[in-house]
Amino acid sequence: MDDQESLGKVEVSLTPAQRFEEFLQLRGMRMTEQRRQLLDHVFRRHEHFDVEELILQLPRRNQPGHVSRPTVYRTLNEFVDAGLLRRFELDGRAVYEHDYGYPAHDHFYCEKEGKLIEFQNDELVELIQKIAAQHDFQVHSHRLIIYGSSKEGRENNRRKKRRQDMV
Amino acid sequence: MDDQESLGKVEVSLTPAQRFEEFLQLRGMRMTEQRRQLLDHVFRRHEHFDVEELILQLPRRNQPGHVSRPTVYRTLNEFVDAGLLRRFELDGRAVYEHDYGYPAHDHFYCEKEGKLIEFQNDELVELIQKIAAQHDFQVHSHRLIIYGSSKEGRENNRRKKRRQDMV
DNA sequence: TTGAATGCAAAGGATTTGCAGAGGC
DNA sequence: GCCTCTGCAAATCCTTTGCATTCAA
Repeated sequence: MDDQESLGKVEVSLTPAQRFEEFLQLRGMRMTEQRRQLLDHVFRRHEHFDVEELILQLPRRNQPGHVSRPTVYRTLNEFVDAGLLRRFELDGRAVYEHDYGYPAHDHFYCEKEGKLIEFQNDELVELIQKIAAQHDFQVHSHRLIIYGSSKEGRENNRRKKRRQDMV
Repeated sequence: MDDQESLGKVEVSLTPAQRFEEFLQLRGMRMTEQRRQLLDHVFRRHEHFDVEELILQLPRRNQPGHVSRPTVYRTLNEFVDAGLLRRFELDGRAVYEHDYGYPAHDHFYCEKEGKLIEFQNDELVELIQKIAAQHDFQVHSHRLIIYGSSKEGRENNRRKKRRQDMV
């Protein structure tokens, strides 16, 4: 699978659903109602999410379109194997984001808002390659999270503090 | 606490044990045999470790110097709060490394060997600051892991492959 | 028809917690 | 002596798994 690091180039000819279909065929796996349902929900928006969030968005038990928790976990793993999603850990739980057809990026994590913010920087990718080369290390991928506070986080915080001061 | 990102400068006047002692005092907490024992084991060597590894190094149950699992977890959290350790997640479990008195660094993760390798690069820290500034983001810390394969990993792999080919 | 996928319940692994007794200061 | 800390067992959280049934091809 083509997961060598590159500079934000994105080549897409197939939709995620089509690409997953290929993946299934190749492995003798089947396209089911549940997998279709999850493809729909997961690739409708470009936001990262955790399993809990995803399950809350899906129809409840005994509702049409419901997918059981184990199947959600199983299918997300398949999406990762198929190169559709990337997975990382934040505060001990898995977070997923689009990989296929979505430009490579990194994240700020605003500790005041508990929020992930994406950014893209080619210089960074180049520097990482350079550092790796210096150490004879062959890069496959990387994960960078910059912790701190965004402008919004700092402003909300100030507002909250003022409010507290008034009490 | 002084956890603003800086360029590998390290100012240390106290040993980790002394600094932890201060931390305890400030909070009306006590220096116990178990905390002493863990300080000893954790700061004896500069290697990252996970809880399982640490516990294996400690005396077994009913041996002098033994520390129970919950206390290990509790104490590691305290070390993190005290700024002595930094914690991150790898494959769903917590990994700890020295923070206090130890130069800031990042990691390669060799996927062939399952091994973390440290590196230090000031250019990277500067670039992160620059990117953050561009986004009005105030940096508190960061975590970068570069996944791939080290020279050793690639060589061991080749050796293994050859061996397999012979079968 | 046939093997793969699902849902359920239950297991698993890592970490935390309630509580009674032990132990710093 | 007081209040924190410890160890035990049990709970929690997230995720995976075994198995009988359902279902895609």
